[in-house]
Amino acid sequence: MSNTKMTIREMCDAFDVTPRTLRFYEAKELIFPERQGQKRLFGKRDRARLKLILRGKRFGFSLEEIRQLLDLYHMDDQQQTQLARTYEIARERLADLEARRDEMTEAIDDLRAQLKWGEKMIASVSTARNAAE
Amino acid sequence: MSNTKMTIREMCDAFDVTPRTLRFYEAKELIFPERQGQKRLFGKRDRARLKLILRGKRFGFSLEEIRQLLDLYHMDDQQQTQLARTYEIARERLADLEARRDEMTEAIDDLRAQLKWGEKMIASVSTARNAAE
DNA sequence: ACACAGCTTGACGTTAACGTAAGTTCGACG
DNA sequence: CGTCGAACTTACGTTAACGTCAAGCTGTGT
Repeated sequence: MSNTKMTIREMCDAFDVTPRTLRFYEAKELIFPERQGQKRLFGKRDRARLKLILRGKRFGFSLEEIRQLLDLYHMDDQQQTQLARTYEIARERLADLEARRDEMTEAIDDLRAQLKWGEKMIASVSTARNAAE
Repeated sequence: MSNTKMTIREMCDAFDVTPRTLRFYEAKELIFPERQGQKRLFGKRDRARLKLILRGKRFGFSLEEIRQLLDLYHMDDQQQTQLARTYEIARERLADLEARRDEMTEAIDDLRAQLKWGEKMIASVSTARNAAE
């Protein structure tokens, strides 16, 4: 299914990014493709991480912030000593996200109100031709 | 009330930005402070716009995108000829915002699920000491 | 008159997130 | 064996969004 390793080009086509971007993310240790000789091979884990990276970018996070978040999603079993601490951080991040979403909802409501005003303007312009107060 | 014009420093203190940032935004035509002689004076409109700018930044919009959005909020009465077109654009932007918010909600749910998994791990680690499958 | 605090305008520096170009390497194919 | 295309490395270029520093104006207190 989605078990097959993908080449860099397949990745680019699938996620609509450039090779440069994938190599850059690897250099920044956001993804860890295997090597078959010279070439990179991207597995399931890398695809999952890339998906999260692109999502994070749409939310306005920096790559460094995204790297932190990725570490929360992909904890390897070594780090269980710091699990509690990690959990703390994750809770904070979650709070951040929720705050942002609420603020975004507010912005949406604002814009929506603005649009209603716009509707009235359009109506008044198309019927008569007076300025509103 | 909030009718008084503010100096650049008052603005900086109020919004936690640097003078450089405000001048930069003016240069990019995001805000339009008056001049009293040499100095800038920021009125109610500029404060409203700055608030939207900072909000937009938290959402991950570029300053150029934000400028477009600001034009939707602050339509001066000249542009009513293009009102319908503006309205179109605003609807698209609104759809963007809603899509982003929904995606963010999804991300929140994901992270929350991850945290529940984390809780279990903490519990199992604190009581016994076996690796989960 | 003088100092000085605060604002101004350049102008150059910096960081993040890639783009782009130049040259190398490697497996497949005629 | 030659070469062709795809992926690789190295390295310099670019854009956005400011930071920082120098040098000059301006009002205000002493």
